[in-house]
Amino acid sequence: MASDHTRSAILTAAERLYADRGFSDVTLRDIVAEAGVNLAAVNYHFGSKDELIAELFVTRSIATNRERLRELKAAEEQGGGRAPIEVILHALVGPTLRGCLGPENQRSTAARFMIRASIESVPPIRRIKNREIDHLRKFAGAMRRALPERSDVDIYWGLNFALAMAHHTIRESERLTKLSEGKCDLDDVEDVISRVVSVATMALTAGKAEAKAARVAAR
Amino acid sequence: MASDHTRSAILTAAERLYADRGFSDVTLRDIVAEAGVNLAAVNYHFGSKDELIAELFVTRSIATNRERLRELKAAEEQGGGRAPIEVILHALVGPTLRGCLGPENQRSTAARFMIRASIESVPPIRRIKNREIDHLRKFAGAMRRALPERSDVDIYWGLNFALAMAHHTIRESERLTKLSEGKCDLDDVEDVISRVVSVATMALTAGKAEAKAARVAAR
DNA sequence: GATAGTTTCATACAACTGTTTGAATTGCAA
DNA sequence: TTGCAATTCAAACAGTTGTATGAAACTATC
Repeated sequence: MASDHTRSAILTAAERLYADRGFSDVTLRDIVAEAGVNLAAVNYHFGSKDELIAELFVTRSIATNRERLRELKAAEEQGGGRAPIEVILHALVGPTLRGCLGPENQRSTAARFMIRASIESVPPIRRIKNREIDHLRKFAGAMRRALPERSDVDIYWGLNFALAMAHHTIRESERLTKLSEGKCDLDDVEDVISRVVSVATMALTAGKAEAKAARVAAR
Repeated sequence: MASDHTRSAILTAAERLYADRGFSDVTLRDIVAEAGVNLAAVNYHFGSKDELIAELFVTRSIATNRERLRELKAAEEQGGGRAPIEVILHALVGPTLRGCLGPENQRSTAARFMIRASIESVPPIRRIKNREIDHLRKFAGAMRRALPERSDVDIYWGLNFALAMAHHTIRESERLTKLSEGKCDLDDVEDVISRVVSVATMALTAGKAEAKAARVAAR
């Protein structure tokens, strides 16, 4: 396998360019120019452009998922197989938000890349995201154990809304800053996380009757 | 302006193809073939491909926004200038969700197009969405009037989370169906709307102290 | 029915895309 | 050093894309 030099130079350059300019207007020629390697090297080392993008995204999302499961497992072990719902939700959205938000000037290439991936959603990335379901099922399971009196439907909706708030906040962070004229501080990641967690927790723990009543009233 | 025949044939064909196959793999040649018109007609009538896409999206989002404001205005007039927060949120997310969800087999081309636009987010559409801020400010204003004791920051976060839940549910409706093994019924649009509204309402009305405490505890 | 303005058409353009090829070079093992 | 595989390279390939052109067809007005 020799030195890996070319391979990793491509990965680094590609991640940086995609992060800065988005997937749609970065070509292989841009990437190899930035990496200082030959055009054919991409197909030689990765097979195709899509496989290069997939490798970039898989690497980063494996890291996030591992961190999620680490937090979840730690919490469940400490609670004897059952963790509080807030902690489960924290494990679900914390790593994602920490990986993408934070002070802009010190945001890593990886973070900016993941934001792009979240916004643009090109085919190879979409394919990978579709395989994420098994991973989410683990969280659904933990949530069910934490709230055994809750129906499956409510659990899934709670999970869906927690992810919704996290991902949308990442995708639209610029717009939220502009809309709120800077009043919403997206650099304070821990505050964002706790906001998402607390709303998702309320969604999942609000008395069944009263939640149902609120829904009916809203109709 | 003659008969408009060609122009509207292009619009119809384009919306249908984009809805079915997404923006990234539909070309102008596909569109003109479907419309039964000449290739040059697109540039003649719309100027460019991007302007065609923009016109499609603007038409649909104007309709949604008008519906939103209609509901909002009706509610505020009935309440003497101040509407209940649930009703405001209902006006905010109702039209969007109604426009995109519902029984798949009877989903309109327009609905499928808007789902695509929500998933793929191509440049001309992104540009238009960025101009939506003024529209959202009207809702922020109404929410502030409904909850005068609430801080601006909390209002904006609530608005952000409401949109998050609505848009994410649209974007990821397939995944939610698969994850929940069909238990979450996305065809019952009014139920989805009331779920989103009730969670967003809780997020905005939970006692300040207790919400803050929950956030701190979650850290 | 001639004329002016609009619309349609076939066709070409020019540029860019990811991928392939086959030869040159390199690095390592025998 | 020789031989062999892995890697790099310049170049070309094959296809697609959105757009422009200029002539032809149409339409309505006088």
